[in-house]
Amino acid sequence: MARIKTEKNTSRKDVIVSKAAVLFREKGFKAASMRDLAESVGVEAASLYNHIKSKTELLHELCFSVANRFLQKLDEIESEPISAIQKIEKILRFHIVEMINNYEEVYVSDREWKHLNDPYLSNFQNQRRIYRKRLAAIIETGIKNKEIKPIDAPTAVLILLHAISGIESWHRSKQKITAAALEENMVTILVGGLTV
Amino acid sequence: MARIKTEKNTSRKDVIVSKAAVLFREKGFKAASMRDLAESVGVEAASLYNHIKSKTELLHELCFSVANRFLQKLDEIESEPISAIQKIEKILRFHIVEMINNYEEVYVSDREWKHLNDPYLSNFQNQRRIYRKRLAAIIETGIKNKEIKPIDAPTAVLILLHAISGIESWHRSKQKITAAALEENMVTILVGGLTV
DNA sequence: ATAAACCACTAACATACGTTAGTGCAAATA
DNA sequence: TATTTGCACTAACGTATGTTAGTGGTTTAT
Repeated sequence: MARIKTEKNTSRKDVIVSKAAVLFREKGFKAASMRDLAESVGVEAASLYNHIKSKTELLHELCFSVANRFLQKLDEIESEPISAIQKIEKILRFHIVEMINNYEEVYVSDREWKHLNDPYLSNFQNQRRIYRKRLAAIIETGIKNKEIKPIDAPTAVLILLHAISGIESWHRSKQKITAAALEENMVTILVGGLTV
Repeated sequence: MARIKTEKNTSRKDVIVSKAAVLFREKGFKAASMRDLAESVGVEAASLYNHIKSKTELLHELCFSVANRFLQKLDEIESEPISAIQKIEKILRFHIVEMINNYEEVYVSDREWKHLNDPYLSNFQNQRRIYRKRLAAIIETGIKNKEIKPIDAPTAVLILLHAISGIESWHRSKQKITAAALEENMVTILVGGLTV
């Protein structure tokens, strides 16, 4: 009857959520079973329910913790006294670094949120829509100030955000360039593409 | 006992595959059930098996028809006597137009190929890897010829390809710009980001 | 040391799934 | 018209799924 091993300051639930992230990324939310998860945690499937309410709760946990991190950072950057293009670059770098360091969670939040249930689903979609509008607003400002090319701001936002999720391929790649080089390359191309 | 309605030059299997694309995009491959599909086709689940071998066959069909279209186009463009950056732009435009017009299939091929089974899975992954290498090679050429910024070519490729899949958001968007405008915006940003 | 809280276990449940077998009508072919 | 083929149906299968109930040991708090 071996217990789930925890490290300092992490609950058993945290361990489960974190293993779930790996599994959900590998197989997708629907294809990852609670028995898979149990095995990866080192416990019987039923035992998981001493720590969590349901499979979907794991998805909530992942999606919203990621979303909140991004929202918080956006709040912070929005209020800084720097140019629009600098704000975009900062946000971009934050996304890139998050995607590199917290790969599993960020990826799952990005690709598997469809399987949330209401009211979480609508909630998440709203947050997402608003987040993108705020990014678009920054770009609009940059366009007005002639820092950024006169492009369709929402389109620019979706290019930025989706380009970042390409880091997934980098993670899987055999011959990786360094994380730092990846970041610089992405910024070069994307900020370069926006700048006037 | 109403039969599946077909249009000219389309088999009943084609109808099923096409409805499957819609469903697989909406819910994901695993979450879309054969009973869902049957309902959307207007028939009982078991009846589908008069036309197809298995659920995964539907995924093969979708993934490889899309992959083959892209491969064929790449063959064509590679052998044209134009500059590297022009080749990249042509390929980019082809991807964008495909994503706009054949949304369901292209999206499914892009996001759900994980659920293929071997040998199809390895096959698909190989094709994909090779395709990306060929794109990277074009970019390398462009860098040598000083048409393209000195960036990491594989990184550029993943940005391009993933940015395109952002068109998904455009499809769902309420207030869409036109398809043509979308294409121009994307080309402006992405080709602009690469060009020296 | 004793009580309380924690937690992993076994067993089982209801449901949903992909798929097969077998039947009979309707359409295509001769 | 007669015959073959195509195709949708009902019924059912085995399996995998998320989850609950109930038990008993182990750790934690008093």
